[in-house]
Amino acid sequence: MDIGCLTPESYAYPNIKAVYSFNVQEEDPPDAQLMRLDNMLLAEGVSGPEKRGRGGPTTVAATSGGCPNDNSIEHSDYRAKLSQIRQIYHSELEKYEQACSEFTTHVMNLLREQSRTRPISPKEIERMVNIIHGKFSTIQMQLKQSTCEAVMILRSRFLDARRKRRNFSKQATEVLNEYFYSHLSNPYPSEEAKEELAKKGGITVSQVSNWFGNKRIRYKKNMGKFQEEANIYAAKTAVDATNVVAQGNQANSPSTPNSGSSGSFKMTNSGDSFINLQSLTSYQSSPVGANVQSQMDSLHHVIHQTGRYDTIVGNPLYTTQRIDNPPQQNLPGVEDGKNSGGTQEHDPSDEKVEPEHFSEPNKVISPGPGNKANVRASPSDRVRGATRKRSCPRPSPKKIDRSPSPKRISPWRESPRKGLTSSSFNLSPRALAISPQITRRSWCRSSLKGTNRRKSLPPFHQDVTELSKSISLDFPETDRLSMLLLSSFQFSTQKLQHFLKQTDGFSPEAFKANVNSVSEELMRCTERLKLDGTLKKCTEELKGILSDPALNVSLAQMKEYINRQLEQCKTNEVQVEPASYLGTSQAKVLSSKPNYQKILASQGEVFDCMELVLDELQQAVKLLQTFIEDSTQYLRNLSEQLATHTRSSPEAVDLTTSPGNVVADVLILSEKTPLPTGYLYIREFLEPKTSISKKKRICVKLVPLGAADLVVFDITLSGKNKVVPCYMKIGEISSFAVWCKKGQLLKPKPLPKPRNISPAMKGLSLETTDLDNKKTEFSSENSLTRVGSKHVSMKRDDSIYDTSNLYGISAMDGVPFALHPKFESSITTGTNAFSIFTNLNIKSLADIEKELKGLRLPDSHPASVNSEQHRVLPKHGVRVPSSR
DNA sequence: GCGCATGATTGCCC
DNA sequence: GGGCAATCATGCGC
Repeated sequence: MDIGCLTPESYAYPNIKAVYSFNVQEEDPPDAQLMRLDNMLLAEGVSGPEKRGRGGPTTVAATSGGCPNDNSIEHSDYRAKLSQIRQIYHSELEKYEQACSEFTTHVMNLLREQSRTRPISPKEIERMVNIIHGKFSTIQMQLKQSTCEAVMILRSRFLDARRKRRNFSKQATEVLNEYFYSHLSNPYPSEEAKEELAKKGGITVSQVSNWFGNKRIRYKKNMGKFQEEANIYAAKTAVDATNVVAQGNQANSPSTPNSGSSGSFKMTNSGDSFINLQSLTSYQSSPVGANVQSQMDSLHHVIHQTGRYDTIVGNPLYTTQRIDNPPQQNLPGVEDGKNSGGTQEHDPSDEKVEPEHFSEPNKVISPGPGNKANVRASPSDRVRGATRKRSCPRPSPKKIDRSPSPKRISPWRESPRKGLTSSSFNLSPRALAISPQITRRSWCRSSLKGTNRRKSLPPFHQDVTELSKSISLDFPETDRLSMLLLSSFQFSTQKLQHFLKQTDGFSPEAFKANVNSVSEELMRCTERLKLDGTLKKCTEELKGILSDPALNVSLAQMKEYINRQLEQCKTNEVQVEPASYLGTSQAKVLSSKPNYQKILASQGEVFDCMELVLDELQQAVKLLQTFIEDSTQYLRNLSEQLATHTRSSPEAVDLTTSPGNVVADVLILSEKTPLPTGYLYIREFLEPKTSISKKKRICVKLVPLGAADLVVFDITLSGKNKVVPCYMKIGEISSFAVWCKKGQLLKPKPLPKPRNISPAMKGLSLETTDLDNKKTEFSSENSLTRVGSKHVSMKRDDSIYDTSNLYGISAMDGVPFALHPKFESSITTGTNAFSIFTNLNIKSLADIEKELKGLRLPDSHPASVNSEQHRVLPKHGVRVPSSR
């Protein structure tokens, strides 16, 4: 957007600045503020040449400001409104200029007049003119500011609809992806890098930030999806970097700004290089560092993509959890011989061995027993990596010591600038344990969590081991540091060469020359760092960490652990691996694992016993299942027995054929117990193979329904030791307990005899019944009041609102009422039901009309009963107002 | 129209 | 204030 051409401040605080500028404008004209407003008006197309949408001159101009992807508003309304604003702005501006000119002329004339009476110096005139112009420029700025605000409002209305977006251009995506994949270990561009990317991609810095935020998350969530893309960019970056190195070498000027895509970024944050150039402050912006950084990142990725470093989590062979050690003694990395850091600061989420630990090609692999020097590194060595971390803080100092969030442990969260720690410097086991690279790999592995993929053994990196071995511990630490820088660089170049060999057009000679050149430059740089004390400072800072009591405790624990392991190895006479094999991380992993074969051999008898126990348990389970099935069957039979009882013995009762009887009691009797009086056995339905004892039987006492107070509502079975709530135990049969639930029988209350309601009363009822519905057409002869069929029940009916039938409307329509009891009683007596209405003559409207006709016509006839439109009328009739 | 990709926004954490 | 994670909403290919 064109907005990006202005600083956010100019948008956020225009008024404040305007007020400020107004107060101080005479002393310090707010040129900056004015410039911002001018820029904005220009960018918005209000001032300068009119904007003509995408590709227009103004848009192009805006592109250089980092906001070409403005997605120019092509809305016609917007353009129209903007045009209006533009016209008003120019009109007002013209007025102001004219007024300024006139006022200046006027003042000049006044001064000229005054010059006749007093001396006026040219300086005074100039000062007056300046004051006038200043005042008018303030007004002008206010106009510009108002215009800007109007444009902003307009934009917000038309453009800033949330989430309105367009996809970035291919170029922008390319640039961003190149940076991302070339900084995969630390995809956190600095502000400068963001600006550079924004400029290259033709997007805003905030868009770059958004893009990286999204990319990091999405890459992390679904690495598999990005593998191919990552490979492409990694290879591209590596090739570009090589070309850049070659060009730089040809020009014999390492400081020549790079051209090309990824290699052209100034790696001010080139922290994720294997070679920790970040701490080499004088080298930060060096293209050499950028190139190395780029190559290393590419290498990182390519090697990582080989699949050899996939997680081995899930494979017990590689777990750090030793079965014979408590967790607190499980020092990550000790067993694999590399990550032997014993601090307590490692991320809990990384409790398991990070298989990618092995994947660090640049990592100084702590050898096994064959190289105790590194395993038992000096305390200063151990903390060196940690100090390196301190010496290479992230740009945001407040984040340096950020402890990992227990909620969100991001692979990069800890790493953005900590990733600057060179793996080659990681002499410290502690540094290895909390290496950002490791953290990143831990993050990478997160995408594989939950899978049971078998992972390959980590690769050997004997070369880098040799490199690190070649550096004697007897050297001063500063020397070792510089040597490690060089050695790691050499190792990296070897790896890079190996990778580049697979690419087309690769020249080993040119590459070697480039490497030599860069190597020499690196040597000079390290010498400088050594001389100016930077390296010494690093080691001194390390010593300060030694005072950390927690670290000392951890180191002591680690030492103790290692010693114990070594002693254990000796006592157990573990077969020593060939020396050539021992020097590898793989050998270390294997040698650090328990001897499972031996464990199995010694525990053979126990395992045999366990097998027997398991067999027994299986048998028991089978028996239990059989028992459950039998029990279920028994219950089913009992239920059927109660339901469909057929007499099998003279005293057996058929409950179903005892209508009107209820079970008053249930007993369980043994065969020897005589059946109590009034009790009957219930029939059993035993399967032929049923093994349930017949020594006990259930008998019930049946009583007539009316004679029973306490009856059995339910009967149920349970285990002998179980208690069934709300039930009474009546005995046990076999392994069951029989429970019954008794309760008071609620005798039905005598219902009041339904009153005989006459149809007429039914018709007056407010309730609707089926009867009512059926009697919608009861005849007028049965009608007590000759109520019309449509209003027979006096129920509120929708028909009363039927204006098409005005005859159906009366004052009482829809008004519910009930007949007074005295009438009801009279009615219900039935003897003289109609007597109280004898003085009423109910006439229909038709009758009335006929009567009226009869008044006019001689052939009038008596009122007849008409089922249509009846009305309750007095004896002499009441004329119902009719609309007719 | 649907599903996926992707840029932008928001709330939270540190 | 940067980053993360979730989410929204649009773009785009099928």
